[in-house]
Amino acid sequence: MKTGKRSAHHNQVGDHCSRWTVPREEIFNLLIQSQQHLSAKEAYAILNPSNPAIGLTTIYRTLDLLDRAGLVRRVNTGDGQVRFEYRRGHDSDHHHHLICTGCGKILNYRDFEKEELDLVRKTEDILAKKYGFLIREHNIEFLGLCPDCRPGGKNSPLK
Amino acid sequence: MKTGKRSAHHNQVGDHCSRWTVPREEIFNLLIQSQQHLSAKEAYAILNPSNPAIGLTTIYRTLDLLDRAGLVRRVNTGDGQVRFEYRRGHDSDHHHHLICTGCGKILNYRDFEKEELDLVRKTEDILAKKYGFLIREHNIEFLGLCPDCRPGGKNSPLK
DNA sequence: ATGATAATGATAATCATTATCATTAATAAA
DNA sequence: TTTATTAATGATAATGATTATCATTATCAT
Repeated sequence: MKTGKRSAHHNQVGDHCSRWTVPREEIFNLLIQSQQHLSAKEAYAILNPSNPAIGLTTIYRTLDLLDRAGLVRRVNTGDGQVRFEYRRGHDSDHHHHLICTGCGKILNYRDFEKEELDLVRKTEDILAKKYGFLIREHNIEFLGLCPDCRPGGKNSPLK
Repeated sequence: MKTGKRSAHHNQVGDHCSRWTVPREEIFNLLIQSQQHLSAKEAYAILNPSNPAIGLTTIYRTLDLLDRAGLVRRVNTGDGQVRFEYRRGHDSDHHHHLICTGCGKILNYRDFEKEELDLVRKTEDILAKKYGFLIREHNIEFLGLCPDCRPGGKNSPLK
């Protein structure tokens, strides 16, 4: 069986584990390729047909590993499952979420106004000074109804 | 046993239930008084000594009821328990969270700059137009290390 | 008071996530 | 390359939070 060592990533993950294995490679690749936020169960369902040897437990463990290594971001959608998304690490990948409370759909958006970025930075500064917090990250999410679920939409009870 | 009817709230909750009961009153009061974000378990632990007749199930149900009625806000701290906080409904109560990834402490902050409020509104507008979303709410959270957990702090491994 | 029914609480059931542990695979040493 | 060491895996059981069930109790309109 091929080793699948990936030195570029091995360096980043090195502090948290010592062996970059085939299951880890597969799981990580899936996250990189996926356009959606995947839960452990979902990742399992996708991988299982092609990689029936990879167990659900390993997926949980690997997602946690990747999160600790900072390669993946944990997203809390509030529906009882934790989801993960690949974190590209470039600012260009930074985005916020638009969550439909009707159907649970999640949209990423990254069309920030320049002011939005300034504001976040400024707010972080203020909070750091006022509360002594060392701010590492922020999440902004807007909740509402998507076109299908809003009144008049095809999923809406109010047509 | 006293009924504990509370007409002011009854009106708000009326769409979601028909009887304002003693357990609901107690649970709601606890949320109003508490300065912290409470999980069902925590609420149970606090209420139990004085109200041993109130079961955990009822607490789950009531918190959900209050949430659906908009009287309480669900907060996802990502530690596996859903927490709730009383939602005062005035704009003055609107706040964001400052979460310490070291010890899990949550700080509310509401010292917004006026620009921050303007910007959020503007962003909502833009997103509504661009994606057809009807935006009802937003959550902004900053994650980082509190004074105790940051390097040099008394909880930090780096002293 | 009484009848209709919503709310309750004890219990069991779910569902996501974690711990355990014997087995397997990956790396280092010979 | 074989082998020894040990990290990683996967099946399974365990946990912990939340939800469903259902017989009993409390509430409200009459």
